Amino acid sequence: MNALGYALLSMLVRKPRSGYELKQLLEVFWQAKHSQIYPLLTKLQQEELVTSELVGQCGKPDKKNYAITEKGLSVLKEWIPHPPAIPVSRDEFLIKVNAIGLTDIPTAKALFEERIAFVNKKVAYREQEIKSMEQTLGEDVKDISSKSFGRYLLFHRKLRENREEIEWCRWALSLLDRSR
Amino acid sequence: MNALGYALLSMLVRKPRSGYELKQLLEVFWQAKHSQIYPLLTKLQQEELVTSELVGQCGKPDKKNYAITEKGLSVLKEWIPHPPAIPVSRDEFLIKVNAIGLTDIPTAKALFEERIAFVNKKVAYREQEIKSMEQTLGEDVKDISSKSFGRYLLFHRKLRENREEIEWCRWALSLLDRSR
DNA sequence: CTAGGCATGTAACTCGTTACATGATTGG
DNA sequence: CCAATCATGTAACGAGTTACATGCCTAG
Repeated sequence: MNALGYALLSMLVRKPRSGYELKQLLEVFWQAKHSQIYPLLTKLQQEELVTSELVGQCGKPDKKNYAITEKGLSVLKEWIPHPPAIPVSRDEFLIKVNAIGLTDIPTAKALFEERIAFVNKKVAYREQEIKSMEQTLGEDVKDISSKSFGRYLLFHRKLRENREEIEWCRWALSLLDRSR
Repeated sequence: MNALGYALLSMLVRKPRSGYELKQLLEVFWQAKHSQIYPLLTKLQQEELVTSELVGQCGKPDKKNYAITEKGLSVLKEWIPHPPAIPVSRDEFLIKVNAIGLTDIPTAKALFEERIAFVNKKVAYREQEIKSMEQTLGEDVKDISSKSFGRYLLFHRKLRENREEIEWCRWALSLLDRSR
């Protein structure tokens, strides 16, 4: 079992989902293409960690809904207390920042401004998700017994991270304004 | 050319480095094992983006110092203004957070506390790096014309990110304390 | 005396991305 | 009419990790 496998299982705890849905929902904490997700789900099914059910839809293509099994649940439960692997983040933008001295100030500023725009979109989406969780679940979402507690924590994590990045971009822009 | 290649080039702008050194210095914005770095440096040399020089040392093994060429510099310069790829971050800890509802409160708390300890080490290292840059370069480090400006921005970025994560962990812990 | 740092390299493998492949429906 | 969304899959490739391989020096 690899990390993506556990990520998929963790998404299925709350309720059954299709591969397509899983891809979207995963975005906040693990990025994967459908070409990686679909074969993995088949493999998880072979290992009896999930079951699948074909669901016909009207006006949309059929989909396969996956549900976590008892075995899947216990495998996931067992995995949680183990010390997690060191996180990796790979961000081309930061390579460009490292080499920022090679460009002129307008190019450098444009880089940061585009980044702010990019992260702002994420902020808006996170805020909306958090709001909708709070509206449907109320104060319960802040309790570990809530099925959405983990996801709620995650969205807060990412929202804070994104806001923090924007502040840093603005600080960098202010240094660029004072440069040379 | 892939992103790691640009990352290596960006590190060589300030001064020549060995593969071993590059691995350490890269840590702040791109993680790679030596088994990926050494062959890539050979490839970069074949493409004449870097040159290498064997340096004998006393009390230590010999090393290969790589320097960026004019061609390497122009390739890197040309790359900077292009829109960067979407950042990816993969963090097993966040998968565990997503599935946190499956564990008991003590296990959950231990997970966050270990994370705080892990990130605290990073914070200490970042702070020390920033301090040493400020001491050796003074206010100049805050100007784009400084050779360390990019790296200085980077360390601030990561320090802020790390501090932010610790705050979030504490908030999560406070919710766990109030739970059930 | 042994664990860890310095220093470089290759081979085998897994993980992740891009491209190929199909097809219906909806909104602009 | 064209682009996007929904929906699933495979094949080929590139990126990244683990393991294999070597060897000297230093500090506890």
